[in-house]
Amino acid sequence: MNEEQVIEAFGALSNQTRLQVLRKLVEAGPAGMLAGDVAEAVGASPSRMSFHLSTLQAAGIVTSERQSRQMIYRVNFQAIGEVMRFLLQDCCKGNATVQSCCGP
Amino acid sequence: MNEEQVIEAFGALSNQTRLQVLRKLVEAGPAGMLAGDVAEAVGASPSRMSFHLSTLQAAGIVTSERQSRQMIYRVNFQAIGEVMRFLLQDCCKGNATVQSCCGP
DNA sequence: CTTCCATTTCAATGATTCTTGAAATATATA
DNA sequence: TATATATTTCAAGAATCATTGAAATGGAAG
Repeated sequence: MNEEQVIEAFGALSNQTRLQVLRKLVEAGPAGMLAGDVAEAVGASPSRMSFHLSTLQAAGIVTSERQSRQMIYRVNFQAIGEVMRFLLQDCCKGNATVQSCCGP
Repeated sequence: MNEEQVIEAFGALSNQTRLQVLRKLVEAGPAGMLAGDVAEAVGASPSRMSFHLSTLQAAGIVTSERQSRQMIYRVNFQAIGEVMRFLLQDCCKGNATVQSCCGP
């Protein structure tokens, strides 16, 4: 993951609605959630949810799959891990204080 | 660190100039850097640098201290760690794939 | 083929953010 | 006090992002 992608990911994460979406998708686990269900869970209109889900997907933070006429969205933990790795390693040179946040 | 602060931090990190600044301050270490030196290192005008440094400071990612008529900026690794902890624990419920990014 | 349903796209609007250069502030020195 | 230096603040404009509701798309079922 390069700097440009990481910047896009940070931008995607810097929004309350999208952070709510992320949490819902984390709760949902590997099964994912239908776009409409995410919208309902978060209290957003379909078009607004589509906008935010697209933003998250463009940043790689979620993936989508069509299931008949609905869309399943899932969190991409791998991508989130890569964003964190970039921040810790590339930006902070593996700083111990930063690293300890995920530590034992 | 609460959600609002984390969102502000993600916003602060989602900018190329500010990511450059962060890297320079990480390199500089505990001594920090003068605002003017950061501006020069990054190739930004004084007012533009002031804007970006203020944004980083408001988000808690850097600290500032006046030294006579200049300002010393330093990276706040603690805050960056808290942002990462929030993303890993609060958003991702400690997901192992995410956690492994900072792992051994 | 028509209709229905879920989602996305589009256009318009408002809100934020970024950049620029000039002016203001704070501090040091002559 | 006057002057120079470092930084911030301010105002204006450009660019990007967010919200809304209407229209379009993709797919399923009658």
